Amino acid sequence: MALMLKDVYTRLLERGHKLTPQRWAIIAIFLMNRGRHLSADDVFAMLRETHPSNGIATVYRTLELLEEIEVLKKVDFGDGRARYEIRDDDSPHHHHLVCQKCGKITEFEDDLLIALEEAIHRKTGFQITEHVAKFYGVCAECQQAAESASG
Amino acid sequence: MALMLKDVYTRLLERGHKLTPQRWAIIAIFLMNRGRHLSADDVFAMLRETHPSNGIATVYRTLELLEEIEVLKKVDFGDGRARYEIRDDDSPHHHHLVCQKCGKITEFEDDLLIALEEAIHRKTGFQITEHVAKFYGVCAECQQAAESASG
DNA sequence: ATCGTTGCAAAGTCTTTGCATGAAA
DNA sequence: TTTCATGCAAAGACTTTGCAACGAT
Repeated sequence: MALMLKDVYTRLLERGHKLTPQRWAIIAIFLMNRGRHLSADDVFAMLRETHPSNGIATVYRTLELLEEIEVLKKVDFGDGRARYEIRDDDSPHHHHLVCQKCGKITEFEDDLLIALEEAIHRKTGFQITEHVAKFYGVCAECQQAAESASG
Repeated sequence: MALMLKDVYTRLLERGHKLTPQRWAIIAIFLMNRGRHLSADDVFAMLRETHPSNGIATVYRTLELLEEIEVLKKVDFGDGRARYEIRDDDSPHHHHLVCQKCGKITEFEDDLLIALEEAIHRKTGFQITEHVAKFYGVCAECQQAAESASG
């Protein structure tokens, strides 16, 4: 099931947190931007459009909270800032394809790494909790753009 | 072939760089710590033992330079600081296993991700240049320590 | 003698924190 | 009314940069 506002509300209350307008707004931003990977500053900029008085500290604190209650997942694409995506049961296992030309991030579903996890555990005894796989390169659109530009 | 001081020296001169004592010392630190993943601060601390007057800025600049000439590879384990490892032809393709208890980083050689790269390219058209895979969990030693501690 | 390199300190970026005010429950 | 959340500004962590002095070639 896709994550909805009601679910987030429930999780907040369960753990004794309050649903403030600021949190409401930040959650809404993520729900309206499914599939995107927003940095604190992205969220802050979007938030400012409707809540101009909101501070960046609240954004950071809210992102941390939403990660804690497993609404968001923190991802790191090595660009020096943390990004967040919705933790949605609909797309449980995916890797990220990062286009080095346009910066677009695509998701790719696959379970091949589970086999790899098993191999690692068998060979090394390492007990894996989580894995992260990222692929860097050029997306199909940017390749086409480059081709038509060069002739 | 394992990377040696001579190779680094050659690459430096080829591109018009100088081999200063500071650079020499930093390269030596990496050559003497093959398999480790050192942060700028790690290097700085080790460097201070022999070169107390050396500044951290030089460390950062040298790491950047060594990455440029493909002697080092920058890796990011999500702990808020960049780490560097030797780019050695001897262990070309490996993933990192990060122990969440003791912080130890182990390398694991495997080519399974190349198959995955091909699948991604076939399905999405994405042209992959590089991939990064990291596995987080608990290493065998920490598991044993936990077992013997609890009973 | 040149021209790249160093060390220092200042600045930059992202993120966290202290504290008094404010507001959800 | 209680308790948690907010906004602001200051501080923190890591990294980069400007600049004058320095040193490898």
